[in-house]
Amino acid sequence: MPKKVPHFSKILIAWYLQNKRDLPWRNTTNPYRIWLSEIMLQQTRVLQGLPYYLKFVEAYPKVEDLANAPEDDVLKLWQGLGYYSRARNLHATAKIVSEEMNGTFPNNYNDLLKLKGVGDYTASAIASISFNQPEAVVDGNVYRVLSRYFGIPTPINTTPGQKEFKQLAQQLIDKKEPGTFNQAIMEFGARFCVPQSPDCGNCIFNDSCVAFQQKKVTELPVKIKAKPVKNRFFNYLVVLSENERTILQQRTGKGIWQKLYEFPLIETSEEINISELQNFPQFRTFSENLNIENISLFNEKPVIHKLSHQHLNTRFWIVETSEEKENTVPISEVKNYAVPVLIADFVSEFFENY
DNA sequence: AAGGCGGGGAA
DNA sequence: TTCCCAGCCTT
Repeated sequence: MPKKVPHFSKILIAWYLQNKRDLPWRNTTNPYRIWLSEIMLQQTRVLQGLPYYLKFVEAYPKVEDLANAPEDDVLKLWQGLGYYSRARNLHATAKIVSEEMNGTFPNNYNDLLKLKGVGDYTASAIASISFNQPEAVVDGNVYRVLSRYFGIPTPINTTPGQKEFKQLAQQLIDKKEPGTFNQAIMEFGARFCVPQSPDCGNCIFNDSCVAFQQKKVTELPVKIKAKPVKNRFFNYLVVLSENERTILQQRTGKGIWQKLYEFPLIETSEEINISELQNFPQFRTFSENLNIENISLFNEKPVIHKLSHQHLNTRFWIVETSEEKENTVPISEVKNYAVPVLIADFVSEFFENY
């Protein structure tokens, strides 16, 4: 512990009570709703997650409602929020809580941690906010606030860093109102001690903040740099049959977008032309029981869909067919499937008249 | 310990 | 462009 700061939590909470945003999950301690909000906000900004939270609470007011929903419905409602394993784990955990725990969430850190999709942060958040347990959360905001305030240069995305900051947060937490303390330090990081150009001149802590005193605010927190992103090349085969049907497939196995739907996909190592496309074994399989009348390229210039760890250089090939194949879906129903944003954007542009 | 996993907002 | 967001899981 770098220094004794007996008033840290008092000052922080006082700031929070004056400056906190009025968010729907702050008007409840219901563990189902707290859990739902915390899962949604993992690696996700409040303003991005908020509309999804409202949709989910309306569609599934109780954990039993979520548990009884088809997985496809849950994924469809989650569409656009990203990190879809969160939605799959959310649904699986709802079933466990509903069917094996009598609809009652665990009321302590250790048992919460056993739930799918619930890690150290989320278990601490639920334990403190719903059950008043003194469990400190450490999210991206907490790393930033503590590394600056105490001038700690330990890289935050390493095991020693995680341990050090967790221990420090645990020492600082207000044991009388742990939930309020946790939300206060996160809100302070999100709204005041921001990553770029924080307003240190007007900060409530600028007389004791080590980073400010030593002019190291821009250097903290320290984070090991991520590896460069990989380029991938996607060729989607958009079937357009005479009677306005197309083909959708569900993604299985590992990798991105598990259990979401997309058009038949041929991934290549580089950009290809139409004759190269037709020579791929996957294309031959695809076209076996299909009566293809014409193939055209929708976008000459690839759409570059950017994920945090890969760039998807994507071209859509329009495959007009005169016969109906099995496993086709009416184009008018495509909008009912959970699809990646990359597909949703294409669909809304190309199928807007269907 | 390292890598994979989305999408979007802000500077 | 780059950074990073109320992180977690698998290998």
